[in-house]
Amino acid sequence: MARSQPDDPPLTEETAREGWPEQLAVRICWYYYVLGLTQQAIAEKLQIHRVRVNRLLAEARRRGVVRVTIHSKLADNIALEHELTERFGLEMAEVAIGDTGDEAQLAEVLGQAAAAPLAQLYRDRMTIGIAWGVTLKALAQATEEKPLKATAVVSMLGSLTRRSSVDAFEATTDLAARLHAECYYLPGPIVCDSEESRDTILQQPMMREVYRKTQTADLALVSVGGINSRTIRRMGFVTDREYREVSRAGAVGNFLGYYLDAEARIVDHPVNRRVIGFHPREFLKIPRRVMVSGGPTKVRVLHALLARDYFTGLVTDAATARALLGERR
Amino acid sequence: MARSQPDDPPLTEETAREGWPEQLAVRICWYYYVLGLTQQAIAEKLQIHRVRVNRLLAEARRRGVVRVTIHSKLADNIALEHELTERFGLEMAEVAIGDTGDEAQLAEVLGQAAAAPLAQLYRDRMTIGIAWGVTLKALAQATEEKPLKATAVVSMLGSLTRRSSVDAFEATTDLAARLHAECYYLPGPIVCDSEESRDTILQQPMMREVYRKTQTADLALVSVGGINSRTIRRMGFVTDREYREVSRAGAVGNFLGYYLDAEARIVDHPVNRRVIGFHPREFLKIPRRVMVSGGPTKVRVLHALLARDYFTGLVTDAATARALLGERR
DNA sequence: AGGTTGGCAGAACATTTTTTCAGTTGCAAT
DNA sequence: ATTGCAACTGAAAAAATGTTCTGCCAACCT
Repeated sequence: MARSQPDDPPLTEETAREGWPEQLAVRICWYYYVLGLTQQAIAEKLQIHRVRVNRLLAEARRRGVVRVTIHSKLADNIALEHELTERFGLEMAEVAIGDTGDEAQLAEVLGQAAAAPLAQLYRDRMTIGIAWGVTLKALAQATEEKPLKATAVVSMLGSLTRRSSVDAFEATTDLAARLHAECYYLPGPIVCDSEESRDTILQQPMMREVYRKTQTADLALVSVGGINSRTIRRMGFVTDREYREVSRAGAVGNFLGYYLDAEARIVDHPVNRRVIGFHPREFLKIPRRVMVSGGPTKVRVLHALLARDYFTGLVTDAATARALLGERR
Repeated sequence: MARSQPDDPPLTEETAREGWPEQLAVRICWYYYVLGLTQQAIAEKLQIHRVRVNRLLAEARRRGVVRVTIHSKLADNIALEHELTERFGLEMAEVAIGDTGDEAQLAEVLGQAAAAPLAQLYRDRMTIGIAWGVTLKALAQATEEKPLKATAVVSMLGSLTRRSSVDAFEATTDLAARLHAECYYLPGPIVCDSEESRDTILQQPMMREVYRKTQTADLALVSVGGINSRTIRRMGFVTDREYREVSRAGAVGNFLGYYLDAEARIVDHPVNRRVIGFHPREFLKIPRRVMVSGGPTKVRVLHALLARDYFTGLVTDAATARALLGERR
């Protein structure tokens, strides 16, 4: 609820150290913060120089005699954001509010939360790579219309469904529409039936073109699947047996179609050689990479990826943020 | 220990009221107070106008989202001073630190505490009326040398001892010396043996001269005796019987030699007609009147006098201040 | 529909705060 | 006693903050 500044000095009675006119300083602080007098007025009242008032105020703050607390449940989130950016070297972190604890709603909440800060990153002549998933779909739908020039939105993964590519690329299509951008898809399944067909498909000129386009992306918007996430399995791309095997091999989640272990390595399993998706190695070359994801099942894989600087931005919920930071609760 | 601002708004979830971008405001507060960014920098980061940042900060403070606390035992004293000035319409109040609870030391502590702030009031060509007592003696001794021109220090009471006037006027003499001022005494006992001799003594030309001088005082420094204070009784001016009588008549303390009741009226008793001292009525004509006193026995009479605007300044200890303000502890 | 009102955004201005810098003073070691 | 160091002071400049005023927009009323 209340959050005090993290850089609280070690006030181990440093406050009581000699040689500092605490009496005077406290009086000044009182007049300044409680009564709201100006430093000028205080200086006159106390018959001292204005600058001295200023310096004693600064010193009082430094020593923690004066403390500012922010009284709002929202303050914790901002604190978490700050810790995330520091800890994982991010440019930007957003901890969504309205985290109901209901994982079904989480994707919606995160998408909404991500929309506004991301909108600031969209620019003319930009290529935006995007993955799919309910979270990114929500993100696209929550994005305000922002007409851009010569901008492209490119899907970084193959299609999810067998039937049609419409649903699967919804996020791509939707975002492209809102940014008045060109839209490109990877016209194949996310996971093929065999390594050979994957290679064949990747050889297609159209495929290569889109893939190349993706490599020049300026911004990537991605999400991640927890190991238990059945989104891919449900679609029948991966059998239960394969799933069990890959789990046993140490997989903790799925990123861009690939099953990764706790060190963010691609698990050595045939299923990972049938993926049509942007390779994580390539992904790292994109200058801005924003992950939008949250929930208990995603924590391990998210942590693995974050620890290896996979992202420059993160949008998540408070519980996940705390888990990522290794906090208790 | 910690003191928060008194004008805390009633934050009965006013904070959660609609139509106010709390999310944004809290974020701004965080950046401003915790990270220490400037309003300008925050505005740029958040892509909003600088003025808006400023206004949201102000609003956050107003609503109590942001609170400032002063973390020091000294802060309470400053708070008490402020309440005293407000409650009793004082120009100045000083609550001394170092209140050990030992009443013997209290006079010393108060005298020391009073010295510095009072020193600011001393001016050239000033006439300073002063009473006596251990407190004012301590005050005089704690006063730094400050050479003034054409200044007079005048005793407002008769002498305390029978033997010599040296001790009794110590405060007067001492203060005069430190201010390089002329020194005047009321050359008679504080309480005479009879009403007639009081009148006789007051008729003395020397007496009248000093008394007149006192009437033109610009500043008066006084103390007060609690009803139990035996300073006067010990000296034998007032008999135990008289003391009991005057107590029964409602006296709660002694001010300028006179026994006063809880309404600050001079108790109707012969002993009060034998006093050689400045009359309270005259006293009120002095523009600046500072009371230096404290201790449980003084509270009632102090309160009576303060309630009738007898003083423009007060120096006391924290316990007495709280008692005067009607606080519990 | 047209006016009215209230609230908010932003520009310009005023004030306050902070920093910088140069000089001073007190203190300690020589 | 002298010299060097360090901390402190206040003046001035620079930066930041706070305020006022104007105009816009939207909601509301007639």
